[in-house]
Amino acid sequence: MPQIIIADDHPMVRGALALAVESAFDQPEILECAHLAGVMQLLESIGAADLLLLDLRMPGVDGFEGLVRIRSQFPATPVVVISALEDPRLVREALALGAMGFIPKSTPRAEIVAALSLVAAGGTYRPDDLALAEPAPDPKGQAADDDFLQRVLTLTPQQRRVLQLLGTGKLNKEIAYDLDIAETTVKAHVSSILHKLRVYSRTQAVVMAGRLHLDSFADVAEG
Amino acid sequence: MPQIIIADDHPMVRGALALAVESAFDQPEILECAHLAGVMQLLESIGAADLLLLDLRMPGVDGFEGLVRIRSQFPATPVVVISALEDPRLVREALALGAMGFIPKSTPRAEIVAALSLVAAGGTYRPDDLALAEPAPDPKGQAADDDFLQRVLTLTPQQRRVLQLLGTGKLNKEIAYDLDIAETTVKAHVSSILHKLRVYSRTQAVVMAGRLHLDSFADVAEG
DNA sequence: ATTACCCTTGTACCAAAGTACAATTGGCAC
DNA sequence: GTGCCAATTGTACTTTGGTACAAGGGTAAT
Repeated sequence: MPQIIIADDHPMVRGALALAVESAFDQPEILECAHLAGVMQLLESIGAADLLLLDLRMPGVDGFEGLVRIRSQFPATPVVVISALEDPRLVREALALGAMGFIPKSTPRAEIVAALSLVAAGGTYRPDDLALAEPAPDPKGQAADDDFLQRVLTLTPQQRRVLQLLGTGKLNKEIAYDLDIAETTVKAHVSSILHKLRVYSRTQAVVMAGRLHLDSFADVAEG
Repeated sequence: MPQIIIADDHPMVRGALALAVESAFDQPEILECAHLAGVMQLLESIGAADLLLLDLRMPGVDGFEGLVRIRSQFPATPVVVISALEDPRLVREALALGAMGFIPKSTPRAEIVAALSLVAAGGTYRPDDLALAEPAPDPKGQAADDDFLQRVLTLTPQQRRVLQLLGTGKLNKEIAYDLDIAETTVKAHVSSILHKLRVYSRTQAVVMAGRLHLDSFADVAEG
């Protein structure tokens, strides 16, 4: 009996996802959470779930921090990110951070079911139209950013988690605590990250990386 | 005789707004601008206006940069943002950045008049349907942004320049060279900045400031 | 002229960041 | 198996970053 965790602060969304889960799995045990703390608690008690549907925006979490922490502490649990947004950069970012799938809330239920089955089978899912539309867009001054993105993609998963936490302004000591590793190790990762990204300080790394997914909080296009 | 500035690059919009202003105020002196530079010039010459209606999109400004610059240099002038869009996130962002109101261009004239009166009386206006939907999504994240902006506004001109360079990831040594001051002085400024912004590392300052989209607001200071 | 604030700089000290080198573990592939 | 690589940790070191304290010069307002 597969254990599936649905984490979203909106009850209606949880209900919709629960329906999809019941269609995709055979007699699933569905556990619901409205906030990150509950998810962590659940995972600690049951060790690992067979699937976790995680909303990006929840009380206590803004953005990818929750994903990073869960992937760090419970790497055995596959995570599918649920989000109201579907910016291609968000999708890439989520998958780069270890998510096994990215499902926009606007996705038709049938496709959600298919996506969950795919992930349960070990695959990774992303919206169809984004898979192809990915290399196309971005007209002008994105060349430098593109290079930078290529470098970010050379980072190992753990290094990406460290970079993510760097992006919140945390000290090495805090990162070590969050990822449950020694500060020495964090330093080793940071050093490696700086080399790979070709910058010479954590602040520069944060600035550069920030430009890549700046729009995750507010798309401020034309007014 | 209240001085009201209407800043919008579209003459027709300025005309419509002018009508609303004349209904909302008693014998207003209406000053019109089509671009940000004109607004800054006007404000410098008259010190502070009684109200500024500011379009988000104007020549030389894309997004909130104009709002931030004006709020930074002329905090005494209440600003109401005019926009063709009415994305709730845009509204929250604008108010978080110190706008006293947000009026979509689709708003009926009668309501525009009421909104302007409300702001003139010291209130803040936002579209009705958003007023109720607002407390739900991000109650504390926005408050934090608002507080942070207030703190940024307490920085001295030179400190803002330093913060600006911090935001590019430069070392103290590089900032010192750019501003032609001693590295010691840069350290003093950074220390003061960190205290005023209530963060404990340059990286955190950069992250926080970056969230406000304040990428360049220091270059006009002391102009 | 006294106050207040900004900008500047110095010294000294402590904490954090980053580098270099070496070593161990575990997984995965050939 | 052997080899490669991610991840971990340690020691030791240098460089930045940041604080605390003190102080001189400039400007503007009271």
